[in-house]
Amino acid sequence: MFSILFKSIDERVRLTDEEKESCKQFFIPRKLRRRQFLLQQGDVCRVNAFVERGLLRAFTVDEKGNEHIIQFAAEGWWISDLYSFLTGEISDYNIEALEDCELLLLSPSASEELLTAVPKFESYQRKLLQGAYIAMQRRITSSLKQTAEEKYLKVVEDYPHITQRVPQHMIASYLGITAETLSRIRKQLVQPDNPLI
Amino acid sequence: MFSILFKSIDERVRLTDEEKESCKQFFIPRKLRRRQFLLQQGDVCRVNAFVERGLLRAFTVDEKGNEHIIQFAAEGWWISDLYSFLTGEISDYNIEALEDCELLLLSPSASEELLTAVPKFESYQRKLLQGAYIAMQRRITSSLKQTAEEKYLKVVEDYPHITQRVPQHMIASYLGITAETLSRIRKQLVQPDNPLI
DNA sequence: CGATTTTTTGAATCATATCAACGTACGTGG
DNA sequence: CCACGTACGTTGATATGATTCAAAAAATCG
Repeated sequence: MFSILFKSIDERVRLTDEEKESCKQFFIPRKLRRRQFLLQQGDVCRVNAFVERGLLRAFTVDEKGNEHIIQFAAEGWWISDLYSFLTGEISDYNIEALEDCELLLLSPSASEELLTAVPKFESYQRKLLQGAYIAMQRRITSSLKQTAEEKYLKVVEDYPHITQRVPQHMIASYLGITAETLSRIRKQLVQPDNPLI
Repeated sequence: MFSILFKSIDERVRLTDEEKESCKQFFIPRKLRRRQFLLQQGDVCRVNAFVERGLLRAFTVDEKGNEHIIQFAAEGWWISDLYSFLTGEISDYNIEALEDCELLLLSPSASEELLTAVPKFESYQRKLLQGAYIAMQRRITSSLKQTAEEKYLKVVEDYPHITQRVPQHMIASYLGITAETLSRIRKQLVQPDNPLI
């Protein structure tokens, strides 16, 4: 159950076996079936989730009823609404399982206690956040300077393990374009003899 | 010279006066005149900069020669290309002073040594990154679900101290729209009797 | 297999970009 | 302190890329 988490940790900090053992008690294992929600818009986000198995999406619904996908999270990723999790304010986001999932959950209090019990976990978190921050910055850069077609090709190249597991209209939502537009972009790409897509 | 930095630290962690003193030696003070560059696209980002005074922008230039502003940084903010800073890869970003600046610079090695000398600095960094990550997430959400007009109103509301100090076309660039479009949006907003703008 | 979800296609519409011109403000050197 | 050059903002006309809405085709699920 903890194998992917320990792999994620090992890639960033050195924990002794005892430290790893004492980590375990702070996490609550949780299974989620496809289409179940971990968080609903309007609720407070009470968990920070690590994905051991499966795939989830975080999205928000605007006044017109359109969904906008903020993040996907597959094995080895964390997902939550960090703002709501840290402040206790209600969340604007939904988190839904796109596949059956096995998660490791951290409550706000467990999160704090874990940092006290295993100080090196702070370093792990800092490095995680650095990576996440860099990824976000790139996404913003991409949204500012790239065309829809370039953004699509980039996301397929950068996250093949996600794009292959997710319906096309969700990739469109992630890119900030409509499903119809993405369909037409792909048509263009396939026509000029492009077996890669 | 360190007053804004210590204020930033105090808001997030408790450092003793000795710890604060030992922090100082790792930073290199640096003044930058308006229009000077801290980083140029194609170079490696060798510093992480804290702004004691002044205002900077991070931007990237696309093939067509258009500038896209990724970030502004005023007093109390950090600015760098974290990816290039951490990996030593060349950067896609420029960092330019929009006003005369006083900065406190951290090199990659000083950054590591500081974490060893003052372990609580890791907690400060983690909390900084949490805040930055949340801000980025909101910007992405806003770019996905809001109209250009809504994005403009939000940035004016959220960052009045930035938007008041920066030419309008740079706000447009930050929002991912053209200067002409922003000009027309503002015209619309002012017409219907809106003294706020 | 039927039901549901997903993708594709077409036509009309809309928001924003582009290009070009002009007006304004700004600050810098003579 | 004025004049000039540069940067900034506005406006109009036109072009373009993406959206919307509707419907049909294709794929997937239970």
